[in-house]
Amino acid sequence: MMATLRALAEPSRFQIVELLRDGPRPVGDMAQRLRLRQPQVSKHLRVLGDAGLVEFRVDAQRRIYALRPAPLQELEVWLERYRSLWEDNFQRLDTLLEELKTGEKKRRRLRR
Amino acid sequence: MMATLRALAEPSRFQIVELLRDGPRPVGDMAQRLRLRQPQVSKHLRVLGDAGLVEFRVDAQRRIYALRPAPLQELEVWLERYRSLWEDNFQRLDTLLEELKTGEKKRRRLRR
DNA sequence: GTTCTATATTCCCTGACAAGAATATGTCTT
DNA sequence: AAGACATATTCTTGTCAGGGAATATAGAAC
Repeated sequence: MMATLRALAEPSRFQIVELLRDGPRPVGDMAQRLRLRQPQVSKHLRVLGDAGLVEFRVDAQRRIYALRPAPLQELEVWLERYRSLWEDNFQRLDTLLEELKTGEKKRRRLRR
Repeated sequence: MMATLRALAEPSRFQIVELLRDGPRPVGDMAQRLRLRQPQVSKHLRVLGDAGLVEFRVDAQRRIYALRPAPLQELEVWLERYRSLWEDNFQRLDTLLEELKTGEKKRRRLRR
């Protein structure tokens, strides 16, 4: 989780991840698209790999990198624990508006 | 988004955010719980504030910090664009298992 | 007023990290 | 075999961020 955040919190690596969202790519392709030098891309991919965010398959002298969903999934799970921070409020607001419209005053059950 | 990630990608700040998930707290309380020195906590709160992740209200000489949901919400929105990476796969896996079980071989439409 | 409490800010120092350049590794083509 | 191509690694350098200690600010209590 920490490794995931640290890896994503760097602009170039973030861009790489965004690129790979559309599908696997070889290193050179990414370097060209992102206007980065090949060694830097390789180094960033190393970090992303250590964080489990990417994996690659070998194709001759090329390495085709692809996104690994697991860490992003973990991130989402973590975020879900915060969801109530806004979702509950929206729900209460919805409820309130509903009550104002229909004029009903009956008791509501609160979640959690 | 970038600011959010950078802010969260630091262990102490991450811990502060986790603490604030349970509700607003003054600075000293956090410092004590996290075994950090007060100045460092203040500095981290500064960064978190700049990223929009926290806000505070003044209570006498204390400042009560609270989490601001907006940036986390944005993070979730960003993550949703990646959801298909695993959700589709699960769906395909489900489909595959279903086919194996029932022995059906009919054609399936592929998403995207 | 002075003192105590709570928090923020400044300064200095060190460690980490990212870019650049050069080089190494490995595979394909001929 | 040699050379071309794709990628990784090493080394160096400069920058920046975080910790520590001291100090500043501001309000409360006396």
